[in-house]
Amino acid sequence: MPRPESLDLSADDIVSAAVAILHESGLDAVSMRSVSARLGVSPIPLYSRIGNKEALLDAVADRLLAELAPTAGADEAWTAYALRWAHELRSKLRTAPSRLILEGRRGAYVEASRPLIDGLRSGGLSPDRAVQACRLLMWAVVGFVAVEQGHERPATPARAPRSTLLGADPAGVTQDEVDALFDLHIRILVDGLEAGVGA
Amino acid sequence: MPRPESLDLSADDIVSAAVAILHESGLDAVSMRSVSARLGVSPIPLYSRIGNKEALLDAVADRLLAELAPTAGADEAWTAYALRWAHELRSKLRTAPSRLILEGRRGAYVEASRPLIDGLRSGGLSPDRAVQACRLLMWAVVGFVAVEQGHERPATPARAPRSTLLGADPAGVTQDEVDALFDLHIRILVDGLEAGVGA
DNA sequence: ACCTGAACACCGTTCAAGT
DNA sequence: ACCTGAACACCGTTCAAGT
Repeated sequence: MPRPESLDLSADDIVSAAVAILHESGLDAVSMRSVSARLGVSPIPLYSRIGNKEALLDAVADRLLAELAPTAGADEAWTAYALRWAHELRSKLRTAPSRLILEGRRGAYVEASRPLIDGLRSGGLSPDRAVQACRLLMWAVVGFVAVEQGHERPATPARAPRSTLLGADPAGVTQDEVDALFDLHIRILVDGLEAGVGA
Repeated sequence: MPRPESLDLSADDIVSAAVAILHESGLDAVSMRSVSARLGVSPIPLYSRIGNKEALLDAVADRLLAELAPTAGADEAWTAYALRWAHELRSKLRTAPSRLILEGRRGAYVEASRPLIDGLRSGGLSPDRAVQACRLLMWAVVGFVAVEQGHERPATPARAPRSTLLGADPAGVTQDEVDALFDLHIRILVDGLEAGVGA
């Protein structure tokens, strides 16, 4: 039987294959060739359906960062909701490599901002103040996760001459300390916003 | 005349060539081949003197991130010094690409932490509290700069189907707003630390 | 011992050719 | 129209060969 005249291959299928390779072998293993090979086609269909590698990674990031943020409870104080929003956002972001969460993820972040801005306004903050508070928390969470993920890489294994800087850096930081640091960071920001700093 | 039996080429020369290419053409243009070509040698000497590409980028980052932080003035309040430390750290970090500031830069950051920890202890904070405050500020500044730099990339120029998410994301954020956001972020953190949140 | 040319196994991307 | 094989111009890394 002759094969169909056009491939039954959607952009979503391509993104799914890329995500599968990402989870199995890491971001460095995601290439136009590896994704097309997993789909059993040549690289050309990826270029016609997705564009190029940058667009593929954008689409992968959008997939991973869908439904980032929780919505506010009916009778939840805005401060409690802001804390919950930040912690949930962090745990979702941690599932994606830091290179994907940093570069041009505006669409996903605008979407994640909306429920927080709504919650802050319902809590009594002015529109301008709600946008300011949301930006502050968003940048804090995304930045924290980026540092946290860059931190996970152990010291260089190559035979480079590293300056050891005397007894400093005693094995870095434990996961518990990182969690406590995040909690403290967000709590100070929410407390400060509640106290009206910068208003 | 016969050429010398061994190249007069130090690891520092290699890092300098890589930094020059980085500044002229960006991080993507820094390759083992481009650096060796600029030096007029084959790639082999880079491997024998530096190790591999990861070690080269580590060395480039260490060069760019030297002397990150200012020291405290004699009669400077610890809160004023902390604000100054954060702003100066940010402006130094912004000279390096975000991929270089995030991955495994512990040596440079430990060094930048030392004057702040000293300043905080001189200001009356306990040793544990000074370390906690320093970590908090360091993670906040590095994370902020990472987000700030990822933010600079405009939307994907490829012909990908982007979901535009109705009127959201009105041209992003201006540089003045980013500067104000950083200042607010750090001020809230220092205020919170002064008030004893989490102590 | 330490270099170079050449090679290996990859990339992203595009072209001419097929159906 | 839309695919494939092959190619182009790159990578990081290593090998055999030269001096």
